[in-house]
Amino acid sequence: MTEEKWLNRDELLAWVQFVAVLQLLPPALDAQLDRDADLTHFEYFTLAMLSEAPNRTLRMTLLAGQTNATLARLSRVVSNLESRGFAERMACAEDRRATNVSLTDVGWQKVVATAPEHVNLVRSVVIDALTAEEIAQLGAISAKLLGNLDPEGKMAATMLAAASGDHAAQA
Amino acid sequence: MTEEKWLNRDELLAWVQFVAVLQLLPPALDAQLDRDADLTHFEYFTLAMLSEAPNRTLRMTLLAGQTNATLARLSRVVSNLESRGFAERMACAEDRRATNVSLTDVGWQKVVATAPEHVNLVRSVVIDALTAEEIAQLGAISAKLLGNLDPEGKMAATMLAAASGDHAAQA
DNA sequence: GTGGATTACTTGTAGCTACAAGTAATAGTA
DNA sequence: TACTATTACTTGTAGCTACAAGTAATCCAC
Repeated sequence: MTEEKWLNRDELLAWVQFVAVLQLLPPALDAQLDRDADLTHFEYFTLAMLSEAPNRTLRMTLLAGQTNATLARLSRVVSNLESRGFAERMACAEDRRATNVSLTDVGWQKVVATAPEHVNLVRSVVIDALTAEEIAQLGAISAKLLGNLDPEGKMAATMLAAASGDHAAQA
Repeated sequence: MTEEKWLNRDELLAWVQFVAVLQLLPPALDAQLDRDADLTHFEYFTLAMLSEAPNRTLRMTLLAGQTNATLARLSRVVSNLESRGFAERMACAEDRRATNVSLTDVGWQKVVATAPEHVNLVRSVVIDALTAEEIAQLGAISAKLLGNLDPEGKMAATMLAAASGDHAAQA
């Protein structure tokens, strides 16, 4: 039943350190964005995904995949973004069950205004702390983990394709 | 002001994939523990840290450091654990401002009962998905990031020292 | 040894997330 | 063409976290 296969010393050390990163990094991202732009990281990421989408518009379900969120979570966040004028919902012509979300001009400006500072943080905390080789390793490791975390590849696949997007959607 | 230094293609790709892991892995840990043991990952980790401490007891501030939490957060979580009989607060003799938390016998049993399944999950999602080399890389990268996220080393230092602890505290 | 910082927590309040249940539209089947 | 199942969201409710403010004890100067 419970296979008694513990972690060895190296595995445990790596895991504990990784867990610390999992606990500390997201709050660090949230803190910077909240302070500088009154956005959570999830909100920022959502806006960024929209900014890259064709016509700056996506169906809720697709956007949920790209942001790794449940539809329930995304629904509330979009309502919030809508109330602040950054996004708007529109009925979907092809499928009347679906709703499209698009970035407003104000939302676009918000992303453009917010991205540089955020990229600076990502650089200073993550990218510039690592060598090019380590960045490649981190990407490869993350991709492997995503294989287990997101078996259907809802997120990974889309992102890999979109990785050559424009500047405003960076980070 | 805002140095316009964007992420290049490789950096962006690695970052986006890493962000996906940051978003998906913690919920996966929480889901398993909630299902199998009615614990959040943070609660489990807290109990595990206590189980390793000398005398299974720690001061709140120290425990907060080891779990990467604010005192405010830890305080509520400990209250919860206390109400479920897993931990108990005790006045600190040396410093009457401080409070010690210790694991009860029930709490110890809980950790012992919960650890195997949890380790299995960590193995199946993370450890077994990577080569030994990649695990070492992940540890090294995490350590570097922690240098920026936790400059005082409140967590990292303690953990490195404790990495040779006993089984029940694994993962 | 008195007064002002600092430390060690605790708690009020607001906001976010998760789970579960609910609604509406479409697809599939007989 | 009905009937069921599935898909695409939305929303009620509970619980967790963060920020800020509050309390109590200790430290540090003078």
